[in-house]
Amino acid sequence: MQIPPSRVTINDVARLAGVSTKTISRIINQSPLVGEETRARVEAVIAETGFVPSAQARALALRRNFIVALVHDGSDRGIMEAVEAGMLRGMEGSDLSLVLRPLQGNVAAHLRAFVDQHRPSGVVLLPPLSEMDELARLCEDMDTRCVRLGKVRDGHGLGCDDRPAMAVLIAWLVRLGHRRIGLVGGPESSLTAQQRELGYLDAMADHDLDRGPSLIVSGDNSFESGIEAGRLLLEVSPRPTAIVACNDEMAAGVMQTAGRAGLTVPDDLSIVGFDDTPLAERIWPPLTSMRVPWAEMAREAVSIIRAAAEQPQADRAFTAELVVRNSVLPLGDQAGAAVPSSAAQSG
Amino acid sequence: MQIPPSRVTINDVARLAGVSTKTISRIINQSPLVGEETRARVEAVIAETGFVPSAQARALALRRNFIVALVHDGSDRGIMEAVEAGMLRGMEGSDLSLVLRPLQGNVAAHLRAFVDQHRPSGVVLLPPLSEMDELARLCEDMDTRCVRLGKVRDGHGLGCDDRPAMAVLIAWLVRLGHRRIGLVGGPESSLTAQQRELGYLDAMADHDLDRGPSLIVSGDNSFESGIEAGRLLLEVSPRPTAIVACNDEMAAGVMQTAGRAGLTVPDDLSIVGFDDTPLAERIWPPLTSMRVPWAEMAREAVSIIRAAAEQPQADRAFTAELVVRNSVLPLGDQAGAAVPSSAAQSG
DNA sequence: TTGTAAGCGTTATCAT
DNA sequence: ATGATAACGCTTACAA
Repeated sequence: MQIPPSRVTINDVARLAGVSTKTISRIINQSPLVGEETRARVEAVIAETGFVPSAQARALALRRNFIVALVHDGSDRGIMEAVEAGMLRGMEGSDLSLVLRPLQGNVAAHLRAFVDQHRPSGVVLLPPLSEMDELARLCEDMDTRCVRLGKVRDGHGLGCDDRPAMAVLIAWLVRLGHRRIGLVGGPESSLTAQQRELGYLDAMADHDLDRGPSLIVSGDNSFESGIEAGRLLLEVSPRPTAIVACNDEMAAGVMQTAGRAGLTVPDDLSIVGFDDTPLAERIWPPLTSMRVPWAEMAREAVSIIRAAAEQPQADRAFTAELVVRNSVLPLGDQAGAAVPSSAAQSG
Repeated sequence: MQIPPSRVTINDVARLAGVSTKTISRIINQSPLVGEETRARVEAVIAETGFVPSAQARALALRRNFIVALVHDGSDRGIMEAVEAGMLRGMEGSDLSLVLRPLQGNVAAHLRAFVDQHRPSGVVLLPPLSEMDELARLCEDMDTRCVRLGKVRDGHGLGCDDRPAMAVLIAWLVRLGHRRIGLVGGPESSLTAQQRELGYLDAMADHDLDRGPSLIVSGDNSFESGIEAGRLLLEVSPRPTAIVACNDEMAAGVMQTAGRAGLTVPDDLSIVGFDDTPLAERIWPPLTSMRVPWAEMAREAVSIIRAAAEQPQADRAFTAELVVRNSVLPLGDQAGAAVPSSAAQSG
């Protein structure tokens, strides 16, 4: 275990600039209580020496690390890319770093150990972990800021309008002439998935359509479960003309099943996803999907963590938005519905 | 900027166990120089108190943080998932954490600042950054272990047999009866991409086939560039019967273009990808692709970083492997080629 | 506006 | 096998 050589420290800079270390510290921390001249002189020295404050030393003194942890259980790979990107964007201009923390097994114990050891500046919880009040409480106890992504019971957390969004999506399909619409739900334990399923039920009821249990199959957000769900749904008689999945991965799975069964999408079967992950536009035909602004939500999560102010984490509402691509065929029952399946938006 | 309360420290444990702090330190660090009894007593106290050593304090004392940084430029999202997973697996059982570090602009300066500030235990460079000798040298200068993923000039780094692998892939297509084979190359500056292109040229030359410049289009590893490359390649006359892309994203782009042009894959056009990322099996038809063991390579990278031994980073060779799915049609020119396009392996 | 001194929680050195 | 003590590089009282 070699000990590497040390580099320019705050003391070197102080000596070279002829001031005290505290003054350097003030400058590092952007304190306004420093004279113009002094500041200029010090900054010159910093530039010359290439001094970079040690994150470890600061962390020790401040009792918190300059990291934000993205905590998830790996069950929904699709949204990770957007969340990572959003968090990274939110950390620009700060000295924060993004730590990836997948958790399995005894989730609470692992999270506690992690926070205990690393004292992150903040923790961002992804569904379904974000739905576990225990984890949020745990962070609070260790006074570590914690932001939960996705719908959460008591209004904490950054979520979007999953339920009405799904209802809007279904209503849109109905306007296009679809009557038999199948649903591939997420894990039954997931609140987000429940909301989306409720939205489906709302809209189907509104339009007085069959929403019997045979039209609803639950998956676990994985591609594989989408394949299986698709298989079940295609056996239903009469066959659904459209299948909506609670995330894009599962929608892709359904598409896979349709393909294997010799069905053409959207001619023989319309398929819609949810979240609008990168996968949606990469598959063929491009998948129509309900866009959930995961990146924006993640960005906001980091902002909350950065904000020193102890504002009680406003329940800011994000809005999902339909992205029409080529996986839905208008059946033309009601000509009013103008959006043609060819209204793809990719270049 | 509140200072959180402190928790159980090494001193508390020392006092409670009636030994010195150094002894606790020895136990934390698995030093063998501790008596049986003492160790037992101390471990009991640790368990009771729930003591967790502070990562910050250790980092300060050891002058290196318990983090490994995954450094990339975001240009090849496809392989990130596998690399992240592999690194995470490699870190299991250690107290290392994974930090995501996308770099843009003045890459060298940013990397230097990052390493200076965080003193990571190691850095893993992804292509094309891994091809920049400057970055590796930079890490060395700051004695930070650095592992480069992908083919690298002087034999450093963990790469796989891109060139022969691509040659094998092309030979396989030829055996299936394909004669006009287009290539979507990666960025021209990328060594990995160059290797793959050379493999293509090798095989085409071997079989005495047309490998004129019109059959080779360079992309930048993005889906969009695949779309564009596909457009160019489909205009070539006579049209290629097969198109090989240097990664799956671009292959998906080609598929997109084929779809828009009304071509059916694989009936009208065979398409093959490279890397075998999750995308490959999620699109329709499932994409035949050359599997590059990114996860295994990433896992090995972390092992190297963990290994205290200063072994000169063996140039361990990884092997790519053809994964046959449904995106290639045998033309039957030479009946000997037995692998039918229906030899998909997904369940 | 600036400086002094005492930590923060761990590890290495050198004793014993 | 174990312990006292001085780092490690920075921050916050509290002065001046």
